[in-house]
Amino acid sequence: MTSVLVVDDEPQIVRALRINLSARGYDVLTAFDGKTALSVAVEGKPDVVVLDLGLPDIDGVDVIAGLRGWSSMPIIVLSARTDSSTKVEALDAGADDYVTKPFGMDELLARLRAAVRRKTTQVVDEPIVRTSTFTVDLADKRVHREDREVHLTPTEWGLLEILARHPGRLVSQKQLLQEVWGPMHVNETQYLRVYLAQLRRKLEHDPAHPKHLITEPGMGYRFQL
Amino acid sequence: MTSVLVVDDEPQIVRALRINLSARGYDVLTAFDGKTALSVAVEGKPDVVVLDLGLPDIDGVDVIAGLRGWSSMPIIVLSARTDSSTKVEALDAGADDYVTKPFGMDELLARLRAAVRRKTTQVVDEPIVRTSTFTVDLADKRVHREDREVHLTPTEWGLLEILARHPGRLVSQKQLLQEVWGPMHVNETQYLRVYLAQLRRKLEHDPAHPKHLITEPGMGYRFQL
DNA sequence: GGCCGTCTTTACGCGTTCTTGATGGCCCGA
DNA sequence: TCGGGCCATCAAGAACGCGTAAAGACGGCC
Repeated sequence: MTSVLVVDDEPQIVRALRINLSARGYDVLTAFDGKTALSVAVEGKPDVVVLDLGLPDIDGVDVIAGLRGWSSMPIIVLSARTDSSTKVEALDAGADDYVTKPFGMDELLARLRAAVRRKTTQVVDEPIVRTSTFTVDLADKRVHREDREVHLTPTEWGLLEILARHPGRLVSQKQLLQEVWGPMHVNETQYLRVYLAQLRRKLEHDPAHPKHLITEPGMGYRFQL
Repeated sequence: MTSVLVVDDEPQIVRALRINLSARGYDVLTAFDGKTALSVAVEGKPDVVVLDLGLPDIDGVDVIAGLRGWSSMPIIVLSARTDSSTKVEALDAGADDYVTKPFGMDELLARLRAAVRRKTTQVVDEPIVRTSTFTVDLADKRVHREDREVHLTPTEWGLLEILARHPGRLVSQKQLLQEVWGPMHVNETQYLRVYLAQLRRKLEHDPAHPKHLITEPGMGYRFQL
C-alpha cells in the first residue's frame, strides 16, 4: 500500500486529506509540525510527503532540506503563498511540486499520483560491489560468483544488500534485524547467525573462515571488499 | 547540454522561453503544433518538454499520450485553463507538472530544474526489445513471435511493457502492481501469477520453464533477454 | 438479449523458504 | 579451570509463495 505523510498545522486540512486519501486506499501518516514530520518520516518511510510550508516550528524549506538529506521520496509542497520567489525556493530546495492553497482535492490527488508514478518509474544509478570472490549488482538485484549466478532468497538478499551498501563499515545487529525483519524482531540475533551462515556457504570460498562477510562479536557484521 | 522542447502556438511565448532558456544554457527546440511537436520530439530526443495544451491541431492530452507511448521524458504542461478537471486529465495522461498561464518565468525555470533533476539515467532509448524467441516493440505496442504478431490484452501489455523497459533488472511485485493496477492493489500478487502465466503461454517456448519471463520468488519478476 | 473477450476470484498441489530448537566450539573473565 | 556469553551449524516442521486451471463477473458490441 502506498503511504503518504501529510504535514500541516491546520487540523481541518489534515483531516480532509486523511479522509480523501484513506478512501482511495492510501496509508496516511500525519504530523502537525516540522520536528514531528522529520521523525515520522524516518520511522514510517512514507512513499510521498505532502508538506505545508507554514509550520509553527521549523521553516518549510528547512524541512525539505532535512528530508532530502537522506531520502529522495517525492515532496509535494502546499502553501498559501503565491509569490514565485517562495515557489522557486521550495522547488530548488528539492521539492517535487508546489500547490497553492486553496487547492482542489482532485488536483492534489492527481499531482500525488503523478509524483508516485515518477518515483516508481525512475531508475537510479546503483553501483556493482565487487569482491575477489563474488559481485553484488544492486540495481539488478543479482549476485554472481565466478560468472555463475547465485540464487538468493528474499531474506538472504535483504541482508546482503544492506551490508553491500555500506562496504567496509560495521553494521549493527540491531540495524540489520530492524531493516530485514522489522522493529519487532530486533532481538532475534539467532536469525542473523542462520542467514549469515547461509550467505557464507553460498558466497565464501571457505565458509568457516570468511574473508568478506565478517562477524564483529557483540557488535554486528561487516562487508569486507 | 540539457535540451528543452517548447511547444506553443503563441509566438511571443515561444520567443520569451527561447531567450530565457538559451541564456541559462539550455538547448531549445520549438514546435507550434502537435504534429510538429511529436516529430521534433522523436528526432531531437529532448530531455524535457514544455507543452501548451491549447494547440491548433491535436488535443494536448493526446500529445502527452503520443509522447508517453515511447518515452518517459518529463513533460511540463502550460495552460490558461485553471479548472482542475483539465489539470487532472493532463497529469493522469502522464504529464509531470502543470503550470497555469500567465506564469512567472522564474517559477517555470524552477519547475523545469525540478523536472530535470528528478529524471536520472533513463533505461530504454531503443524502442524495440528482442529476445531469442520474441520481439517487443515499445513504440508500436506490438509483440511478434517468429514473425507472427501475438495479440496481448491491455493488462498483459501493461505488464510486459514495464518488464521490457528494464531488461535484466528485477522489478518488484509492488512496482508492477502499482503501475498496472494502481496503488490500491499492491498486495494482489495473485494477479501477477495469473498474468505472468498467460504471457508465458503466449511468448515462451516452454511455459513451464520460462527463459525470459523469470520469477524471483518473494521479490518480483525479471525480463531476461 | 446474447455473445465474446477480458478481468477477477477461488481452489489446490507442490516446492521453497522461514522459523525454531538443539548441539557444540571458542573466547574471556572469574 | 570452570562458567557464561556469543557464535556456527544442523535439522525438521510450519508457513509461505508459486503455477495452474477453471469458474464467475463484467462490459462492449452486434
